[in-house]
Amino acid sequence: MKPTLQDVADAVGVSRSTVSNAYSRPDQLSAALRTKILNAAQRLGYSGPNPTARSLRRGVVGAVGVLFTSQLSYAFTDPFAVRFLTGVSEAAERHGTNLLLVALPTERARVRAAIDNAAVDGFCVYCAGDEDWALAAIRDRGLPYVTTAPRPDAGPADRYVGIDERAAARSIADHVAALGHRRVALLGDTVLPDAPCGPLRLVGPADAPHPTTRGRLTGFAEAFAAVGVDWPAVTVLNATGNSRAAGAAAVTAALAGDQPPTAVLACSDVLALGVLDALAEAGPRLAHRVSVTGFDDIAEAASAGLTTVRQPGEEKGRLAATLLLQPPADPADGHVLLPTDLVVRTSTGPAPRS
Amino acid sequence: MKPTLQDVADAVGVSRSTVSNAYSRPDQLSAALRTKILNAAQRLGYSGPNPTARSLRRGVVGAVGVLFTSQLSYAFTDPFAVRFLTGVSEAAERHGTNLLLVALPTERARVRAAIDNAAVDGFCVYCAGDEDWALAAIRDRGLPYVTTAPRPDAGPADRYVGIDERAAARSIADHVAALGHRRVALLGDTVLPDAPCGPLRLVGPADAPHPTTRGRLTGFAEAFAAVGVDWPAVTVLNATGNSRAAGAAAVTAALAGDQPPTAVLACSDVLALGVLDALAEAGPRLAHRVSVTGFDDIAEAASAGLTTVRQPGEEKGRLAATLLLQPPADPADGHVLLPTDLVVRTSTGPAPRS
DNA sequence: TTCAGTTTCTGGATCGATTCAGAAGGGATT
DNA sequence: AATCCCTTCTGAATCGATCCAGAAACTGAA
Repeated sequence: MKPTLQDVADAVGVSRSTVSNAYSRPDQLSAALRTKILNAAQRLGYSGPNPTARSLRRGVVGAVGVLFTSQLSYAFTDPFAVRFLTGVSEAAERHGTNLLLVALPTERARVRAAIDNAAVDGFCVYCAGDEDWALAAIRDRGLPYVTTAPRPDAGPADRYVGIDERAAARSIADHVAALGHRRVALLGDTVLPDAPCGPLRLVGPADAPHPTTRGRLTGFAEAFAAVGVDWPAVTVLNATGNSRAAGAAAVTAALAGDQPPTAVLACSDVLALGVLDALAEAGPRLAHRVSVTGFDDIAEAASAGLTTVRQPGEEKGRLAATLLLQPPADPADGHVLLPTDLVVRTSTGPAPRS
Repeated sequence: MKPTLQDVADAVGVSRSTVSNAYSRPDQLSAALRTKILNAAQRLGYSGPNPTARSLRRGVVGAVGVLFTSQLSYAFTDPFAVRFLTGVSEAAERHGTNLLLVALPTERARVRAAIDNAAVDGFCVYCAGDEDWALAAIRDRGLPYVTTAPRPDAGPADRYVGIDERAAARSIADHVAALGHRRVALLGDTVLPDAPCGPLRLVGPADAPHPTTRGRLTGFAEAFAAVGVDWPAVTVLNATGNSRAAGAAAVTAALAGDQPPTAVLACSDVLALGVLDALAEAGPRLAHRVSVTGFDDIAEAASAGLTTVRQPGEEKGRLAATLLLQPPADPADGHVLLPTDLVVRTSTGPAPRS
């Protein structure tokens, strides 16, 4: 068996406490004894205090959980999620804290277990809309957490770092509207739960249960309403997943119709790239004639010439982790809305004259 | 304070053991008592056994560490690393195991501490060439580990899942050689430690300390030697980092010379994309006239038309985690070399007639 | 020399669970 | 009624450290 503190203590002929101090409080013993202990430890093959035992006794784990909804493997396919994670890891690194990746199980029953079994001091919750049960479990465990969006059920002590989804969406839709587009389609991932791929009837953008999607659709709607295009006149397209393929699939039928939209506004860059794929596929009749916008400004957006809204992904992660690891004195500072930028590229252009 | 097992036991009037069993061995008590206990727990706000205490007692943590060299934030910028991580997370998920991301500190002294403090049952080590100290620490801790490349100091019990770097590199270099290219440049990240950006003198490919780079350069060299282009005739370019920008920077001077290479073979797709950037920048004299190859086949490679060698990233991660979590009975099965494929796209073409 | 003040080290309590041998009670069997 | 076997529950030991009050030894000043 691996040696323990006690074994080292016995070998040197000192007490367990002293060996412990040799590792975690060098000022509590003489330098000579300390090196003697460290040498003995080396000789015995003792590799330092057991992290688990230390955590138990100290009451602190030294790790933060990053909670991603759905499969972890899925999270990594979303470039924006990766950027968020990058930021979190940077901040955690600075704090000497480890990162525990936690995937939110799809079955409700296992959510609580997943949260309860994670050995962490707190959670960064990457919001995707279906994290309510997880948040309840985190709260029940009494752990601190930070979300990536303000939440309706948030108390004043809840911390988050997000963006103004509505305003950001509105800014890009304003741009599209200013280009003269009036026959437009809005594309989102899982706009309604279990909805099929393709066109969808929504009474209003507020129908979308997912807060991020709702915020963005609302912003889009406002911009078009302002130029006289009311809600019933805009098409809502539902993608069954946040992927290029899903985006392409959702838009294909609409493009094939005899009254295709002149602009498609997607709720994410990945979906928008899918729209571009579908356009390329559809042939010269439409390619480069339908304006397309995304959201997030992921790396591929630039090379694809996609007009989009940039939100600072790494910064979001960095701030979330920092908010978690060193909570601001004033709770009001725990609510952060980051700025966004409209990035106009080549995927948007004037609406064709009808 | 949060209630403990004991508090719940006291509330119900049973022993601590019974409450413990209610959670982890339901068959050890009557269903009635169990629900009574669970109800009491709920009422008291007890959210299940403390994961740390459980780990300590059980001697098992329920998490695997994924060790990335350099900054974690850096790891995420490498699409291939992300794919590897995706695979690892898939396998871990299936095993109900958590993932602890560990960044290898740059200072040697802190490497051991980082390893020793990680509460994990084993490590997946994403090899980048500078992980020797970390591996030593892992071995000293007596933890199992899997690497992503065979290692020179490996014992028969060491597990790894890699590719035949040399053969894979040779396959793509053969392709370039067959196209008639004779004035070629090889581009790698940190070919020699602390080497400056740009051309480098190497006695031979074996001089590169980083095993992956060494393997690839060796394969490249073999292919060209086979067509009469011996080592001194090939240019080696050093990039100071595995990024597009570093790749572009490393190749720029060489392209500007009066005898630019007709083909550049990079050790990674990211570097190769940088070369394409540099070519685009260099103007029409060279663009589309210099052949470029990458390595890995990341997502961007396809859209950039980059000829490259595909290696199965997710599969690598999945296998690495599986090898760690359920070691094969026969140690020989712990050594896996995955197949690679030459993917020819538009970035390579016949050498211009001189 | 004595006493206060440091520095250095020790012992025991504790963190919150799991585990296992065994006690207690209830049936069924003979 | 005695025996044996289950099922259900308990108690004490244990995992491997940290922490704190206090003992022991040493230092310097009066």
